Amino acid sequence: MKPGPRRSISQSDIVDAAFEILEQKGFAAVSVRGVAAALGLTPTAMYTYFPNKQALLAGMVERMLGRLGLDQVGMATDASDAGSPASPADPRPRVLALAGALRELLVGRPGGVGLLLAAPLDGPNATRIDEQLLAAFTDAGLDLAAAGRAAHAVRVHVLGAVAFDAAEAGRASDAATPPEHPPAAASHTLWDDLESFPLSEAGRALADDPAERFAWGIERLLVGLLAAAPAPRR
Amino acid sequence: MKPGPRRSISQSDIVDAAFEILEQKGFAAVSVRGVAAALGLTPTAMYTYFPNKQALLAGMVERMLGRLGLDQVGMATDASDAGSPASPADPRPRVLALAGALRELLVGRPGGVGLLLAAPLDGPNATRIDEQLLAAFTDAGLDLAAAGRAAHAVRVHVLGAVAFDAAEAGRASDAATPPEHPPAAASHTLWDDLESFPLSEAGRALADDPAERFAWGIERLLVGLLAAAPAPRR
DNA sequence: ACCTGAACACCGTTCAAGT
DNA sequence: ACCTGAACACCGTTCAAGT
Repeated sequence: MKPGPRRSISQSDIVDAAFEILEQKGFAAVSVRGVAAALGLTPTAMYTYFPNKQALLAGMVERMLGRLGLDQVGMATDASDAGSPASPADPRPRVLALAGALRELLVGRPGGVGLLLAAPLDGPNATRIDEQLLAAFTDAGLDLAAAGRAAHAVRVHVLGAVAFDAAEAGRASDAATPPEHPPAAASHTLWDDLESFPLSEAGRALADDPAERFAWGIERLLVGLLAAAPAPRR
Repeated sequence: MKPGPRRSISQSDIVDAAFEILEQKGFAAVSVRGVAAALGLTPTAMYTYFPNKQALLAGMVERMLGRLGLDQVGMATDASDAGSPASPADPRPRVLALAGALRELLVGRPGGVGLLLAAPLDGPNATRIDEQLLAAFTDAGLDLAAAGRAAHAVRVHVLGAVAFDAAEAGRASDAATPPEHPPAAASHTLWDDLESFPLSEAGRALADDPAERFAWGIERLLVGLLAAAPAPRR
């Protein structure tokens, strides 16, 4: 009952097992060998299903992005179809909902950000999200070129914000570790006479929570993106 | 002439060697063992200088960020000191210069982005860049809380944009590889009847170059960040 | 203090072979 | 077609020992 030409599992089962490892041990622990072991397979059997680790990660990203947009954001798209037909629609609620949902998705799972950064974002689900962003901006009256740039700006902002939050969270969990060695790079900077950063230091006290500053930033970005564009300028 | 209590090299030498590997073979090739070998040391000797690989990477990030701000952007800071003393200054040129320089820094070196994402951004050089961003926004009339949020939005945007560009560049260089296996994730989506994305497809034709869309996005973001704030609102 | 050598517990991937 | 077993060329990190 060991070998034999039986397709004992599916690609989907492999992605399942990989997500279990991701959520329990983090992104760094997702390995071809580990996933194979979790399924009772040899590492080499994995290469029947995926050409390499990158493809596995791409499959995970697609699955993850598939969790988005079918519930919350899909309704927003319907509403715009049934709503005002000719007049330019305000894209802000749709974009805010989409960006917020994407952030939740990535911040919720432990290794979510690492996953997104590790694989290219060109699968069908990634493209679908793109399409929704583009639709929101073209519905608002932007031409396709401007909508493309605006959508990219939103993508970039969400990805960057989530990456930053994840880095900060990781730093906080490492905080118990004593330094023991000096900061390791103090020598090659103008760092002699206790250079101080008063604004940064004062600002640290009133840092607001990640979700709040994310919403604030996206809203500000949208203001900028829509400031010059809704009125056709040529 | 092999062992012996002689500090044959310095932390700085190690970071030098690591950068050489980074620039020639990319971020994935930067390993403790590889750097040690390049210096003629055993891997274990590295742990005399750095407690772990993370610390090495943090040292590299600090060195990298040290290349910034001392030339181009430092002048901008001086100009604001000597310029208009009481009236709120337009932060846009300063922020644009800083963001652009940071982007160049990260896009220029092959593994630059990977490096930035791998290590926490809390070293002195990272803090110095923060301080410059904060100063630009407080000089423009924002209170410290708003300036902090604005600076974070800029940070986030730059990081996200560069990460995206790097991912796209990596994808382009892999383009020669034939697929051979199916996209690996097609099964678990609503992907049956040739779902099409007309906007995304049409938009791909008129995508502009990364540096241009980056400048556009940052400028739009700044418009949004400054829209509600310069006039003291309470 | 600075370094070596051996070792531990891992990686991704390839290849020849079995059913 | 699907899988195993052995192997290649790597990882980060620890430990005991040398000078």
